[in-house]
Amino acid sequence: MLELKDIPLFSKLSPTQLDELQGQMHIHHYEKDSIVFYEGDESEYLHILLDGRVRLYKTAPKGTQVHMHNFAAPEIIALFAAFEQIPFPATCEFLGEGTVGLLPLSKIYDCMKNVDFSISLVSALSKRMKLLANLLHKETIYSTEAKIADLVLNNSAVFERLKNNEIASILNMTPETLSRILTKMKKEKIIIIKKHIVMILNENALRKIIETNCMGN
Amino acid sequence: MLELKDIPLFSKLSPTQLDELQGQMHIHHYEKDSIVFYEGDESEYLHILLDGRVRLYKTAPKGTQVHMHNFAAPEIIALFAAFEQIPFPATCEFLGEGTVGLLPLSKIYDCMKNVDFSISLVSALSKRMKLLANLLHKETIYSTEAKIADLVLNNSAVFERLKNNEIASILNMTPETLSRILTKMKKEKIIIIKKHIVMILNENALRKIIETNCMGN
DNA sequence: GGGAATATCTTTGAGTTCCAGCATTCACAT
DNA sequence: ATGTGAATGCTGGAACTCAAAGATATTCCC
Repeated sequence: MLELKDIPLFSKLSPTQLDELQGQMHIHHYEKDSIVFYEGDESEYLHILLDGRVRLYKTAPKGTQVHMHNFAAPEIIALFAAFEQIPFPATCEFLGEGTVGLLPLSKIYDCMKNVDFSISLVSALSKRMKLLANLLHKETIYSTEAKIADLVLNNSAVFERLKNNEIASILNMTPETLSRILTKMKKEKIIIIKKHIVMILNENALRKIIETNCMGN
Repeated sequence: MLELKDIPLFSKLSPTQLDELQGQMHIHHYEKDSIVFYEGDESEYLHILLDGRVRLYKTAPKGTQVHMHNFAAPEIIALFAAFEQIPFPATCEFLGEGTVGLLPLSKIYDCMKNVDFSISLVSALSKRMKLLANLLHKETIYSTEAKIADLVLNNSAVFERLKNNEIASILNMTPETLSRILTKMKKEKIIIIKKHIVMILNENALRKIIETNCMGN
């Protein structure tokens, strides 16, 4: 299993600081599908994903889930929520089994006296912000068609790994909508799907869909 | 007009560092409604709002604007976009007239060797992230009714300052929708509006709208 | 291992909902 | 008197829901 020194954020700390931190860290093991924290929970600890993969999502009033991110170890979870001392904006659920390390926030504040640590922190926060800004863009600007075009263009490999209904939930749409649009794209000869492998026939059409938010006609 | 030392992010720097930075800063004056940068632009400079108020918004393919934030001086604009060296995720437009200081990014990197500066930076980034997370929540989870309930509950004073169509654009909905929902709330005796002043008659109903995303019936 | 039985996905159709768009009328303030 | 903002009815589009059928996987049993 991973240790603190394997995590980029902490890699710049001295061995003594690392030992001290490692000693303060509580390790929790989680089974598949278990919840690390719920949206709205508060915590005095920084959650560090040491092993496994988690999914972060919001829950809408009617119970539908709005997918935000998947994270794989090693990763800091809910970084800014910890710093702002606000309730978690999303629920964190394990996809398989895995482990989380809990580090008291007060210890982190101590580390910030170390310049290199602070700089890593700035970089980590700013990366996370990029993720969030990206998500916001997709959810507020993109139509369902544009979301799918974007996925096909930038990450067509997921169609090999995941079932369509899993992809739909990551894109925050229903499997029906995904299916309808994929068949439409196939009909328009923009893509071909064979044995779960997506081949792009007309890349420009995909870019145009992203730009205009809709397909030709 | 404000100087660098008046800006929280820079307040911890030494007078000599401040002088050096101030010397490197280009000052730009902008008229009302002028654009500081467009969504998609790139820049080697950190934009610092020294005077006036700006509005940040995304533009959807059909030309509709998605309002993100209003900022008043002093404030750093597009903080994380600068750090991640990515195109601006939104357009920045002045609401009145004002001034912006441009600071070369390379100079900022130098400052990060100063621990106090780095810590301020972490705090600034994390605050901005909170704003963004909030916006994401409103845009992905809230219905139009919930957005309005939230505004009435947490910032009913805006109804005195702004016209309804301005409020609608901040909430990313049409004035018609805002009008319809406000009259519905008045009919249900949840609020009363007199002379642009909103009075809350039934706070619990508002909370329930936010929780359930819809009004009683 | 082959093939039936079963479960799980995917596709397709029809209907619904939410909210934007347009047009008109109404209200109010210059 | 005139222009701007607000209210309201109607229409339309995007994406969701529900339901049912079709296609794939998976399991089980001989």
